Amino acid sequence: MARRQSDPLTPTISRVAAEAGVSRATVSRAFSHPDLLTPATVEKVREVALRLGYVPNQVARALSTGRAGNIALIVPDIGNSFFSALIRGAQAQAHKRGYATFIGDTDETEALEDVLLGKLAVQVDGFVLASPRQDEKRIRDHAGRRPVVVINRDIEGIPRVLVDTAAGFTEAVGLLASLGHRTIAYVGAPKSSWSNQQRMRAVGEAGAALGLKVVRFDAVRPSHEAGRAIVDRVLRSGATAALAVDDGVAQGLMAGLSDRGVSVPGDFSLVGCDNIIAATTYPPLTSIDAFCAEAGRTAVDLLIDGLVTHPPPPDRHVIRGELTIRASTGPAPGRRAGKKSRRPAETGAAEDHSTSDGISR
Amino acid sequence: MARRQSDPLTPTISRVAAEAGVSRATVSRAFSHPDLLTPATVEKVREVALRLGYVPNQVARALSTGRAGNIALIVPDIGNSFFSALIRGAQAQAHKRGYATFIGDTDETEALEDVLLGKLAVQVDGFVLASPRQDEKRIRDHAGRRPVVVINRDIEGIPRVLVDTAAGFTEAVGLLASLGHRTIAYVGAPKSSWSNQQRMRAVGEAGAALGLKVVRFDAVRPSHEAGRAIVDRVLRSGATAALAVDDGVAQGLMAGLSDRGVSVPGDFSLVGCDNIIAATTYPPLTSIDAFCAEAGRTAVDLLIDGLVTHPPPPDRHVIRGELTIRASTGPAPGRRAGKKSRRPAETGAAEDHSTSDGISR
DNA sequence: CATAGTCGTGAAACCGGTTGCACAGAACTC
DNA sequence: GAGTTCTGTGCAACCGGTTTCACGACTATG
Repeated sequence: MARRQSDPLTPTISRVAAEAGVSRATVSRAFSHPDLLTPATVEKVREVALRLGYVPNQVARALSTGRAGNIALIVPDIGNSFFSALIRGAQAQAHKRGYATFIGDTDETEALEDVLLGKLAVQVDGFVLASPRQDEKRIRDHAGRRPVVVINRDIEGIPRVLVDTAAGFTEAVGLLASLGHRTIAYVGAPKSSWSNQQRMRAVGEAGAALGLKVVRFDAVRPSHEAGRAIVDRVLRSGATAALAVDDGVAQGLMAGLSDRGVSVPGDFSLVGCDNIIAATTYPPLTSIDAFCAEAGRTAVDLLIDGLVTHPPPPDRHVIRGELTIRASTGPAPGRRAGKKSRRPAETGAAEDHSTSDGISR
Repeated sequence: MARRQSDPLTPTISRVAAEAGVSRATVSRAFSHPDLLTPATVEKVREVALRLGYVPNQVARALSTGRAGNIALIVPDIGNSFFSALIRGAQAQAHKRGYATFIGDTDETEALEDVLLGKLAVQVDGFVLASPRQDEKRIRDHAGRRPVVVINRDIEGIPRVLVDTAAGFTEAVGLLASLGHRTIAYVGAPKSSWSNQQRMRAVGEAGAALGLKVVRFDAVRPSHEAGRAIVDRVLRSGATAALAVDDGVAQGLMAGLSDRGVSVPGDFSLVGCDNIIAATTYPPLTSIDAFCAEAGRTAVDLLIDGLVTHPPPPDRHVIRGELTIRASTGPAPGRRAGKKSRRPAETGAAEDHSTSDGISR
C-alpha cells in the first residue's frame, strides 16, 4: 500500500469524479480530451476540479500513457557560460511547450554521461545532449531507445543543432588581416570538441587564403587559467593577434597580456567566441556570437516536434554564429607597408592532429 | 491502452518474473527489500534481470510508493554565475545521493515561480528554492505540501541555508578603512533580496563603527550594465572605494571606471561578492566568497535528510562567506594624515527603506 | 414508425511497480 | 510428536491516471 501525499491536501481523480457526480473516465477526458464531452460536462468538471484544487497527477499519467512530459538536458559543465546560457534557453522553451526539464552535469566525463542517460531514460520523453563526450556508438544506442537531439556534434542520422562559427572565425581572420596583422594565433583546447576543430580549421584556412601565418596552441583546458598560462608562448610566436576557442580563454589571454604590460588592442588584438561574457570584459571583447540560448531553444523544439514522429527526423540544423566587433581588436602595432611584403613561406594551420580521435568531429 | 517503450527493448517486472520462475512480488523485493528473500533467490533474480537488461521503472515505482526519487531546484536566473555554481553543486550532490534533479528558471518573476512549483510538485520529493521572490505566505503553503529548503531567505520555520556574507563585508570595510579610504560606496539592487539587505546593513554598520562615510546606491538590476551605468554617480559622491552586491556589478563598475580613466586599484578600490568571476577579471577582484556550490550541496543534503522525517526540521544552516583579497583594492589615492581628521558629521548608511517590503528579509 | 448512425458517458482493464496478508514448510519448543 | 513460531514466497489490491469497448439516448433516414 502507499500513502503518498497527505490525503486531504491533494485530491485525486476519484474525488473529483464523486464530487461532480460523473465517472473517473469523464474527469480524465475533461482534461485530456475535452472535445469528446459535452461543453456543459467539461465546464462542470473543471469547476469542481478548480474548487478542490485538483491537478492531474503527472506521474500516473506518465505511467499510463508512456509520455512523461519531461525532457532531460545533459551538459558537460553547468559552470561554463556557454552551457548555462544554453540551459536557460532550453528550459524556457521546454516550459513554454509544457515540458519540465531535468538537468544533468557530466563534469566532462563520459561515464557520468552514460549513467545519467540510463537513470533518466524512463522519466523523460527525450534527451538533449549538449557537446556530448561519449563515442558515437553509445550515442546511437541511446538514440535508438529514446529520442535524442545533439548539440554541437555532427553525427549522421541523429538530429542535431550545430552552431556554425566557422564563418564567424573566417570573418574575424579577415578583420585581423585588414587591420594589418600578419601573424595570428589560434588558442584552442587539446581533447578537441567538434566546435574546437571547426574553429581551428576555419582559422587555418582563412589565414592561408589571406597569406597570414597562423600558429596554433592547445590550452590544457578551455578555461580562463589555461588562457592566462599560455600567453608567454603566444607572445614568443610573434603573433600580434589571437583568436580563442571561447571567451573564457580569450579573457584569460587578456589578463595574461595585461600582466605583461601588453595593451589590448594597442599592442595585441583578441577575438573570443560565444559572446556571453564578451560584453563584460574590459576592454569589451570582439567575439563570435554563438547564439547559445537559441541553440538550446532550437534543440528543444526539434526534440519535441520529433516526439510525435517517434524516431525524430535526422535534421541537421545549423545556426550561423556572427562576428560582433568590440574593442579588443585594433590595428597591428607598428605596421608598415614594407612588412607586408614579407610573406611567410609556410602558411596555414599547424598539423591537425586531432581530427580522428573518435570522440570529436 | 498504452504502448510505451518499444516492447522488446525495455523488459518489465513481469517478464523478469516469468523468466526467473518467480512472482512479480519477488522480483520487486529482490530490488527494494533483498533482506526479505533468500540470498539464492536474490541472486537468481538479479542474474535474470541483468541478462534481460531490466531496470525498475522509476515512474511506476513513484506512483506506487509516492516517492519520486527526484528533487527540483528553482532559481531566479540560471545565467547568473552565483546560481549556475549553486546548481552545479546541488545537482552533483543530489546525484550522489541517488536523486535526479529538475531545474526551473523563474526569470526573476514571482508568477513563474509559483507555476513551476505547482507543475513539478507531484514529480518530486522536495524543492530547493534559491533566493525565492515569492512572499512568505506562498512559500509556507508550498512547504506545507512538499518539503522545501530555501537558500538565502530567512523564513522562520522553513529549513534554510543562508550564506552569511555580513562578516565578509564587515571585514572588507575594515580593509578599506585600513587602506585609508574615508568615503565608501555600497552599490546594491533596488527590489532588495535578503542578501542585498544583509550586505547593505553590514557595510553601513561597519562604516559607522569605523567612522567612514557610507553612500548607498541602488542599481536598477544586479547586473554588469547597471554597475557600469551608475559609475558617474558613485564618482560624484566622492567615494574612493565601492563594495558591490555581487561580482557582476563590481565588474560593471570596473569597466565604467576604466572608461573614465580611473584606474583600479590606483585611484579607486573595488570589492565584489560571490567570488565566481572575481578571479577572472582584470585586475582580479577582491571579493567575498559566497561558497555557492557548498550552499547548493548543503541545501540538497538538508532536503534529503529531511525527507525521512517528513516535515524536515526547520534548521537554519549558515555558511560563512570569506573575504578573498586580490588586486582591486589598494591604498586610498593621495591620502594624507590631515585628511584623516576630517570626520564627516553624518556617518552610517543612508536610510534603509526596503526592510519591510514584504518580499525581502 | 422502425432502423441505422451519432454522440456522450460509464465499466473495466491496463500501465509497472509495491506491499499487506495468507499460507506452506522448516525450525524450534516442551 | 503435536503445537508454536519463524521464514520465504505468492496472491491480489492498490497507486492515479488513460483508453477500449459497450451501451443507452438521441437524431437522421427512408
